[in-house]
Amino acid sequence: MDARAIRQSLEDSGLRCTAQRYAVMAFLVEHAGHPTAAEIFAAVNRVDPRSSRATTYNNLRDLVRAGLVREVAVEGRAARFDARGIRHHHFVCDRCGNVEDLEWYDVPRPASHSLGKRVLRECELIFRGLCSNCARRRAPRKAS
Amino acid sequence: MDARAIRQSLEDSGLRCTAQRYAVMAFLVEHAGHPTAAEIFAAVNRVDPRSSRATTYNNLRDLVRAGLVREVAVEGRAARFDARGIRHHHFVCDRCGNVEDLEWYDVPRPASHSLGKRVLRECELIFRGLCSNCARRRAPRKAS
DNA sequence: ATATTAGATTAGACGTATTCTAAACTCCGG
DNA sequence: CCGGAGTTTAGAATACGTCTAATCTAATAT
Repeated sequence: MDARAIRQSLEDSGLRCTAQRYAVMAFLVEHAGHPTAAEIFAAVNRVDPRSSRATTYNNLRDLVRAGLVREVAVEGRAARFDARGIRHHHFVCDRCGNVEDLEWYDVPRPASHSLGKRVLRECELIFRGLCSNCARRRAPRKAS
Repeated sequence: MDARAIRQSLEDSGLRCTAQRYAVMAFLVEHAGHPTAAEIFAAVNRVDPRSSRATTYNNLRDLVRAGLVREVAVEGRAARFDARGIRHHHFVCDRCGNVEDLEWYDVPRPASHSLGKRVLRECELIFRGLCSNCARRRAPRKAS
């Protein structure tokens, strides 16, 4: 996804392509490691020190609402974000909290009698366990 | 799950059966509506005003570690808890944040080449959309 | 029964992640 | 150029959860 495509996807979602919003989206497209809001803010702010924390949060919220970005809540830790590129599932490490991508495969939907009158938007499959780093030995509290 | 069974499951997990811990576990067994820690504390404290907030959090952490209770992280909201009774999946409402149970069915595991050296502990299937309450009309911010 | 002690509890301070506020700015159409 | 919707900003405020250090208690050993 190049600069033009990012700009286009923002406009398609009815969002103005401001410098700050573009920076957040571009960072997510380039960094698939599921950064936290704080990490995104730090990176964006390093390049353009005018940008603020609140704006980073605002833009992440807007991008998630627009469906361009996915938010992953992790128990007891800051949320992680990633640009919705290739479809994939998520693996969350019990120990260090890092989120990693796993190959995508189809998920069976629930039976409609089970769903009732609920309106289903998406099925999310999350795997939990130890990432390869933490599995090796009880190593880092926060992997690189 | 009756009083005796609760006491037993705590002891089996190497946890002392204190009044406060028992109360937390018993509340979760009786209230399958995925309460937040704050709701659990309020309920437990109403019955026995000696119990404290810190203890409720401590006990929830212990119960989750022991595998007796499941914690569900919800983006931007307080975590929800439920006693692991009958296996089930979870439906999270985009709008009010409530968590509901859906009938359980088998989830296909990822291919081992995709998993790599990670150690898989569990597969969690989460559905997202609107609960029947919120689907009806853009009604409550927080359902009963 | 009683003593022992690891484990549990407490109130309230603290910390971190996130949202709110209100003023200022920017972009664009009229 | 004017107006207004959408954005940005710094910092205050809030929500949620954790920590501390003193005190207490359940389960075991005596």
